[in-house]
Amino acid sequence: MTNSEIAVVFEQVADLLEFKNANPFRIRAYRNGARAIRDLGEPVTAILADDTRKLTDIKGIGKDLAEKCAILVDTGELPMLNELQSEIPEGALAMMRIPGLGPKRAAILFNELEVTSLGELKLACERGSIRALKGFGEKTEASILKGIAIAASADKRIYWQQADQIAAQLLQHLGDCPSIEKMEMAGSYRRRRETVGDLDVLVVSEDVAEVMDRFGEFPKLTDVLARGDTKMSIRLRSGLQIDLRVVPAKSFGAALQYFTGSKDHNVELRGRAKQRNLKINEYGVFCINTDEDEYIAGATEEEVYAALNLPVIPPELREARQEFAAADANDLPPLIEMEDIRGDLHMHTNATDGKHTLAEMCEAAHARGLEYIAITDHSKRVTIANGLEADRLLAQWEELDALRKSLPDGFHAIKGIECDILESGELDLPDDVLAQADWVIVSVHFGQHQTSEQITSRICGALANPHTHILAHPTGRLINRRNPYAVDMDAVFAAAADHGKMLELNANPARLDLNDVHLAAAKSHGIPIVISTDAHAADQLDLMRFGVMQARRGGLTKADVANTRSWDEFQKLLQNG
DNA sequence: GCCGTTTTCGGCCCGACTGTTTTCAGTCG
Repeated sequence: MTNSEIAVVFEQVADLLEFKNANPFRIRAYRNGARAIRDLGEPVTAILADDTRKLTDIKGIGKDLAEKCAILVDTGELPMLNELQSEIPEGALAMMRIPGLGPKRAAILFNELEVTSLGELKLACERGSIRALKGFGEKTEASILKGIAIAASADKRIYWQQADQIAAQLLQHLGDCPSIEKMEMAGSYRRRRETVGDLDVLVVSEDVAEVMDRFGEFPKLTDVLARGDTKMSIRLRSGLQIDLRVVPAKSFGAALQYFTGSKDHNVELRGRAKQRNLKINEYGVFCINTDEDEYIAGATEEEVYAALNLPVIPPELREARQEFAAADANDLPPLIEMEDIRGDLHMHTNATDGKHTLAEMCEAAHARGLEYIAITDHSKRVTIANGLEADRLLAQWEELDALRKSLPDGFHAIKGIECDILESGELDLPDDVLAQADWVIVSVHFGQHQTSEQITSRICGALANPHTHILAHPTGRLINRRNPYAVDMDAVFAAAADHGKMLELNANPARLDLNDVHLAAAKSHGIPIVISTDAHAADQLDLMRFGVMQARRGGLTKADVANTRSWDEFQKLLQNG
């Protein structure tokens, strides 16, 4: 059983306990446990197999959750979860995904009206039987009816890239308000999470009404969900919710910190404040006095963190993982920046499924300030992309040799290939051909549904090939569309480290493969990461920034990423590999 | 259910908004 499978079980337990109105801190303990396991960076099974180590050494895992991990690993299931699931039908849980319906009122609907699915709930609303319940009314009934459609399509988090486009439009729209002194996006968008569930925008203005009126005129809006003195929420036609907060200037940093989250990061931060007899809220940091709390910081995030003797923790790291320990040890990583990138080592041309020619890709890369690129078209197995046979590949390299003479000084294009790892585990091109390449990417496109054993041994075998430099899109996942292969990533990290191979961080916003947790794990193994666009057209070379953001979330520095090297250093890296 | 530089028991972040109430519970982030 993998870490993420264990984490899912703990999340399910938490959801069900929440529905049962259990002790909220017990529920939180399960959620924290799930997060701790998911973010662990090494398999729970490995710790269990090692007599010298204990699961209870993991923060958030106590005696009970450690036992439950062991049961899950041994038997593949958890009796406690089975029991809870027999009490509470899946459809009842679905009610909690309706905005405005939490565990308390969902339980009332389940117990009083015996509603066990969203369909039955819809009927109950239409019959008007909800409004008769104590604590419910006509408005609640109407809002539930409206929310059922939202719940049915819940969990639709959008790509960061899509959120970025909406954020830009929103900032421009609000920018017309003369009273706005400061404005910034917060939330998971600011933390650069790979997907975003909603947007948060923070504003300093003396004229709250003006800002809220303008916010209510956002062209994509369909509903105003709430409007108070400082907070307003809207929903867009796409279903995306946007929250606006208007705060005084002296609270801007505190509010920015607060609304950037993550929630778990803030819980940790507030706990620390409490130990110092301080209190943090979105208005500032306060010293708790008997008569009146005294404001001591809040205009900037620097002030807020400094009040707790902490440096500003980059938003990308605010996930309650290692960032506080690193900050305490004065060891926060200097995260990689877009300006650090010097090369792009995965791209396609019109020889296979790319749009542009070799020359056009070189020109576009040079225009973007890159110093070196690798041309890496598909190998023959990818017939749908017109993958290259050995002779066509050799011909492409000849063409590249000729083109090199006309390339600008200081710009280098190397001979690469994205060679398929066949279902059998063989590579798609013979070793004598791969031996002539400057840069060999291996990757999986077929047989993605093989068993964990099959696909893991297949990928690790490809990493063992002496001609291989790097594994591309290592898990194969497409965000919101396709699950990762059943590959055992811990085995992949071990193989890459053993054979001195690199791993790709594919920068495509739909892939972002490796994810942040995998990147941190790869870093801990000392495996060089290469951030690549996998561009299939010249303008897709611009996707690099999404990969850099993901790398930052993984805690990577310039030194952890191979394509930040100068051309000379990169060549040395290749020779040593 | 977890955790420990006041603690092995008694805490566990904190405030805004809505709807249904007549002073507050539930939900959300």
